[in-house]
Amino acid sequence: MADPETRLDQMVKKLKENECRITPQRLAILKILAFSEGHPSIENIYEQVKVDFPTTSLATVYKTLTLMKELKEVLEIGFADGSNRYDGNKPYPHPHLICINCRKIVDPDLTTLADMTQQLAQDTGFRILNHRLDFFGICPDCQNKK
Amino acid sequence: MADPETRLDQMVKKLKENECRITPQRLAILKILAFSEGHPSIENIYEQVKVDFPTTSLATVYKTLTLMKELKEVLEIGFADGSNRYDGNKPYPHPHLICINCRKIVDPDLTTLADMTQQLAQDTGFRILNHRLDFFGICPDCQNKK
DNA sequence: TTCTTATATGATAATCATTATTAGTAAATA
DNA sequence: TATTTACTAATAATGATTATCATATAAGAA
Repeated sequence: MADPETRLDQMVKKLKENECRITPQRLAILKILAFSEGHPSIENIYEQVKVDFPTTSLATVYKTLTLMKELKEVLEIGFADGSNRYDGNKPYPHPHLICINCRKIVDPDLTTLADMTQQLAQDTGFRILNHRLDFFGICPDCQNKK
Repeated sequence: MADPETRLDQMVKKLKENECRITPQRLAILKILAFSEGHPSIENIYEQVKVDFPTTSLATVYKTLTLMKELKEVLEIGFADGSNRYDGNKPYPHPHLICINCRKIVDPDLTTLADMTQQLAQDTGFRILNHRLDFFGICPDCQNKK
């Protein structure tokens, strides 16, 4: 994982390049994204922003995340049940390992995935632009708790 | 792909085993699922049912699909934007190849996925129960249309 | 520093897919 | 064919996300 400060600078730079203003609320949200180890939800980010900016609206959080998503600086991990999560540290497609018990999300190493994608493109003629790979299971911590 | 008639029988049998009634609406929905080549949406299924049963309610379609999902006879491919699709032919996790232009969904062969899953379980200690693998791109048809 | 103005915010209303409710209907069994 | 009770149809409710718009403010210019 990149250094959070560096990551924050990258995101701020991207905003400036696109002539977007650096507001206190935006900066606070970017900080949360850059410094978060996990994969926070909208609600989670909202709660954290409100510590420093209690009047922040939920709509602002949605709008900022949508903006960063468009600028390819945040990866949205959307689930069908609406429990979306966000990753501001690795804003490119990568596999996830998700514990269905404690909701923890881990980023595993899967070097063979690139080979698999290339093979698939060759076999099917598709031009592959993106992917989404999630494994669901029980993490070691939760297995031990039983 | 299995023979649609056989697949239909399997699903009807599963309903009977679980003491669920075989109503005309349910049978119609099961037929659509068994005979569909693609991966129909809720709306798509709803439109098809209404050809034979014009008074069918959308809620009935939702309830039948939820039921079949619980009985593990239908796979729900849910997307964050709400554009869910259903697969009654291969109701177990498998990779998808999705055209972002025409929305076509293809089931590719990826034999290495099983190896990958096992490797991952070994490396991380997770007990992996399920997975979801989607590749997004442009299908050969859409590439040629340009 | 102050001014200017387009952009961002906050509060709330609107949207829309899905779920819950409920009175009435009909499948299954004897 | 009668009885039981799960199922259906119609509609209301829900809840996450998006749109609206008056107000506030970031950032460049004077």
